Amino acid sequence: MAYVRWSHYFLPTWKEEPAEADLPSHRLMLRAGLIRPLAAGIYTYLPCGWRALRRVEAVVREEMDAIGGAELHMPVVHPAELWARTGRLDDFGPSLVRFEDRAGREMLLGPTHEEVVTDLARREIQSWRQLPLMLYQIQTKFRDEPRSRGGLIRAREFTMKDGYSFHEDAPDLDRYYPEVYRAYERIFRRCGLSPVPVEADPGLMGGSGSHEFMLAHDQGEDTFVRCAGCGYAANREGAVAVKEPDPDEPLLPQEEVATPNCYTIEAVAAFLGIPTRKTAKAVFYRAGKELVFVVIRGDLEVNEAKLARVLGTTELSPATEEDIVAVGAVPGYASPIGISGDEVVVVVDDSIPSARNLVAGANKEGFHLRNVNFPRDFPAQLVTDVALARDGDPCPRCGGMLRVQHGIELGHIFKLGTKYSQSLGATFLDRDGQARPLVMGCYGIGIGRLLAAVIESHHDEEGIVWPTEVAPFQVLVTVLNPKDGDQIALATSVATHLAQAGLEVLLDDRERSPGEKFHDAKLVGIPVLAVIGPRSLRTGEVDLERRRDGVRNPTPASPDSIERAVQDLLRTG
RNA sequence: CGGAGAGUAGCGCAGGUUGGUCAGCGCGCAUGGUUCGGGACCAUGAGGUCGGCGGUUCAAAUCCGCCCUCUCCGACCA
Repeated sequence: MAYVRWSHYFLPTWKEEPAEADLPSHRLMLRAGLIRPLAAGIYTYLPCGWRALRRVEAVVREEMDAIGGAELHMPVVHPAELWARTGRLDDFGPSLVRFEDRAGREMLLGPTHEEVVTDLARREIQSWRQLPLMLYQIQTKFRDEPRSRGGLIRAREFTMKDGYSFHEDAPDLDRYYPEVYRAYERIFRRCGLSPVPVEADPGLMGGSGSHEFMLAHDQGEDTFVRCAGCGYAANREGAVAVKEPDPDEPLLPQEEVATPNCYTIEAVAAFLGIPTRKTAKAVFYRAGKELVFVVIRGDLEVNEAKLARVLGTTELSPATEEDIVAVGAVPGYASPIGISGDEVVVVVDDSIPSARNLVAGANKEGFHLRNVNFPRDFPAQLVTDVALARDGDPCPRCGGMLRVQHGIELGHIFKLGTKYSQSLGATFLDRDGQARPLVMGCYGIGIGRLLAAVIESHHDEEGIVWPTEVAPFQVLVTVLNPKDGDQIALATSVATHLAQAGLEVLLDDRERSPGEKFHDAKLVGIPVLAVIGPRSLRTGEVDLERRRDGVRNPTPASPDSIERAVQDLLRTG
């Protein structure tokens, strides 16, 4: 293996901060010459960025192979008809890029590959003897996200490792799923990351069990809750929090009270001098044709994901004023008491039944009702938990305190069950000769996002600090004056020797001032820097510097001692 | 899709309100020279349809209209 000469490589660095980047990983990937934007959420990987990406891929491949995965490669372009059969053509909505081929066939750019892999399994898997099976790929996906941001953290075109396992029955999936879980933990640890595994909402993917691996990060695109006490962690969409009931008190008779200009819960509570949790808040949504009237304790917020799930819908949007008026409610003073219409569904959050003598709207401009109680005063079609867990709420497992955190979703694993195999007719014959649908799991990791997350977690003021395992090169050999024949001779012999020892070596032989080369070295973040300058020729020593902590060791300039010292630094750095 | 902001040389920006020596600055780039252990210096030089289209005007980077693109916040998101 040969070393790479920077003067003949393509590693363009930027001295100045790009104006258009906010996240450290995004800024550094641009500055350190790893990526360049082509359009919103669409990036070119430059050679050094591509090398780093391949290092991450190598880790993922090793761990996937270790749990019996077989790598394959599926198409980017899918026939829309296949997606129509699972119903996801509509479910995915506008983030699915669709087009017609020249024959007028509807096609799309694959945002994920459940349909394609299940179709493959349908054709090829006939017998229980072929199971279990784990197939995976590392491949480009495209999702026309309404909002791409943060560089590779949330791109529209992105590289993903997606794996799919096939099983005879649910118990076999249950047995295998933890193996994938542990493989994921190993992958992230090798990349220098410690994401929190959280219980997740399977969402559009369907299925019964699901975990997301969330890297805690203030600017993360996702939100989850975690209990410091017992380790309970869940995606915010699925998180459950304990709602402490009010002390029991006798139910008082309803009475009307004037509350002029009180259009919000806060205003009503302040006006009447009561805490917000002694009010009932009315929130309206439209779900297709139906109007949904949610009643929830005034201090809580509606969790729209939970609501959509209990309603069994994917189309949930806030209702308009006209919608609200149409069912006999008064915006700002809406009440569950006295509304009407066949197409209204009243959903009562489970915070309401245990609450006593609440203040609710009177469906009359300027008035509220005191002492409203459920179910005494109004009916509901559904009573269930639709509240958003809050920071500081009690943990459902141990009663400790939940913390809300932002995070970057690095991976997501699902027990899909038979959702896709059933809709696509992917069956096999079991030991008794019975046709049964394949039981599936699916497992994703955003590779580009993972790379960005590595940088997000491993950088300092001056640049990237690559963990050795995913560094694009392990050693940077910098020749301070490449025009000096003795320096370049020493440097090339060191670089050659290190490369022959199996290390990936970048030789900075550019004719630049030393300061500039040192700064670029920090920026690009290769774990070990070997400096060869006039001093080396004088003293017979090469300076080895570890990027992580700046520790410098003068090392005798013989190739063997340098290799030993470099290996030492890599092991500890 | 809603809110906010931005598009002037490869990058970072000034100029714009008051239309007219207004095509500018720093970095970078090219050439020559001096430097060479933590973003050196001198000299010379190249590089821009001022995002696009249309309008107002004797005259538009500057004023008006429409459109495009990008960024951030929100909605959304395997």
